[in-house]
Amino acid sequence: MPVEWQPVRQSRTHELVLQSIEEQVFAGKLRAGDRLPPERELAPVFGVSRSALREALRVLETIGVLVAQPGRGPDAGARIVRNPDDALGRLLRLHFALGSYSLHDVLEARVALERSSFAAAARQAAPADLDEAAELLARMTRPGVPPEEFNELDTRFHVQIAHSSGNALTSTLTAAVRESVRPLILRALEAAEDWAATAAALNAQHTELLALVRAGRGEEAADLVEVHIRGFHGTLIDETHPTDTTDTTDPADTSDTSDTAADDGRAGGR
Amino acid sequence: MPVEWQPVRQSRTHELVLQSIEEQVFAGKLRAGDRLPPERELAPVFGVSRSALREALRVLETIGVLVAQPGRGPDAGARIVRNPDDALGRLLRLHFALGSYSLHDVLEARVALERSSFAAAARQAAPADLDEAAELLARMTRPGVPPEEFNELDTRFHVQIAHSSGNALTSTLTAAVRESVRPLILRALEAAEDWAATAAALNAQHTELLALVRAGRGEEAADLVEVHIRGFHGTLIDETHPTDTTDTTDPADTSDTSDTAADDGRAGGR
DNA sequence: ACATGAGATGTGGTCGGACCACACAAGGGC
DNA sequence: GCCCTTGTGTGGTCCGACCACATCTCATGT
Repeated sequence: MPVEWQPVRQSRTHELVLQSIEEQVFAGKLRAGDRLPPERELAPVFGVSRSALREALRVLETIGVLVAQPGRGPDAGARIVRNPDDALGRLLRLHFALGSYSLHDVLEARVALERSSFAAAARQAAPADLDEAAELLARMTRPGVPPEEFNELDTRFHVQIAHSSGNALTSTLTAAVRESVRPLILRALEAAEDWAATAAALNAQHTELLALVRAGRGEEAADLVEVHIRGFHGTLIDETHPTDTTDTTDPADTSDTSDTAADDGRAGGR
Repeated sequence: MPVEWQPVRQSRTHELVLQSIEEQVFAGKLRAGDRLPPERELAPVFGVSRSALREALRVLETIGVLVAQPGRGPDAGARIVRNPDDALGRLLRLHFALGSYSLHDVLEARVALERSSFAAAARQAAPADLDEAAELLARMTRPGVPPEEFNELDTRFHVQIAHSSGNALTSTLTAAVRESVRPLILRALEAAEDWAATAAALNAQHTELLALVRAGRGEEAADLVEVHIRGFHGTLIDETHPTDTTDTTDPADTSDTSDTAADDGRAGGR
């Protein structure tokens, strides 16, 4: 097998700036809460124009490690933050819409993540966090809840359990993965033949899930949440846009993890 | 409890442009492989300056749904692609460095994802994919492999199994999560007392894992990979930078999933 | 002394225009 | 027909200016 060199594609000053800032983060010299110098000062430090610097900052903002506020005062300027949720959500949402993942992929990922979340929650969740989940469940159980609100509360319930497990990463991943199929789920809820019965059935499982978690019966909770997720996803129709066979992963782009994003096996709907 | 309104912070024309493009994606009007008009044409279409448009495009590029190439010809210009791996990897890497997640969080997430991957791979992996994993394993088993190369091959082995399971999402997540702790793992490998013995022990598990997958014994493979991961992570020292207690999640930022990114429970090492 | 308000200041956000490097396309010279 | 030069279009960069907004400063009035 030949070596297959990849074009390196350097240049792009804003990437160099980005790399430089990232190194500061990895080295621990830039930490959450720190403020960056004003753009007009920072640009000449890097020896680049303000535009190039701004594009680097925009990337960091997209990743959720930076926020910027105009104006004056202690809250103004660019600050390092830790807000991965929105970034991750947007990323998965867009890629799901583009057909990078099939609905089946999402189902399996949800099962894996939430099994872990519920088991961990049963082990070590703080009662206060579970109370919050209970309140979401209560609001979800009210008669006449419209699908849209139910969907919102349902999402928050699952994420809340993940959050209560104390694991910020699975919590974030759960939220993002769930978010990426939110429109599909909403449409499925709205299309339910007997909406009240559907909601009641789902809430019965929710109630039992919460009870199992509270009782510390993690294995049973994990099993039930798997049933819960699989049962519901089964009612969804995979409307993933069928992938064209053209290779959309750009060989000229940096793909250091080699070709893990191949396009086989997911010849979606139709 | 008061309602606690969040500042909406609209404006920012490049976000409006971004939103507009995203809608095209969600509506299926922009698909992988499509080319965008040149920046100089597109900017006036949106009624914004080229800089603002470019910042929107930069965001899309960060997410891995767009690549741009200068020059002229059929490959030039901005194209919609599906390349989530790099984006996800960078995101988790940076956030791990910032302490958004603890090492324990990563451990649990890896266990959850890889249990699922190995079980699914045992169920339905294509032999060719497993052959590739076997080749990685062979290269990993060679005597005298330096830690750095071992780390690289180890990562690719795990990701390859995830890939062979046919699930693009868990594969991507596995790669990204693994990537975020790569430096830590590398340092742990280099610090091993008896490097040859360590490598041999890990490879013994790798070999058995692959055998179990090939034999279709998914449950056993899942159990073993959990042991494998937990055993190795146990040797790592969590050097996550201790989180300062200041609230780094910006309340002025869009956080539609409410407060799932709170900062409790992960007062990291030391 | 204190409150108040108008102006100064500094921040990110935007804009328009210009130029650069590069890769291909087109056409002329051999 | 082939090769080389020139033209053209792309993203990438730079510069300078202005805008909106929040704060700070400080003179003014009570």
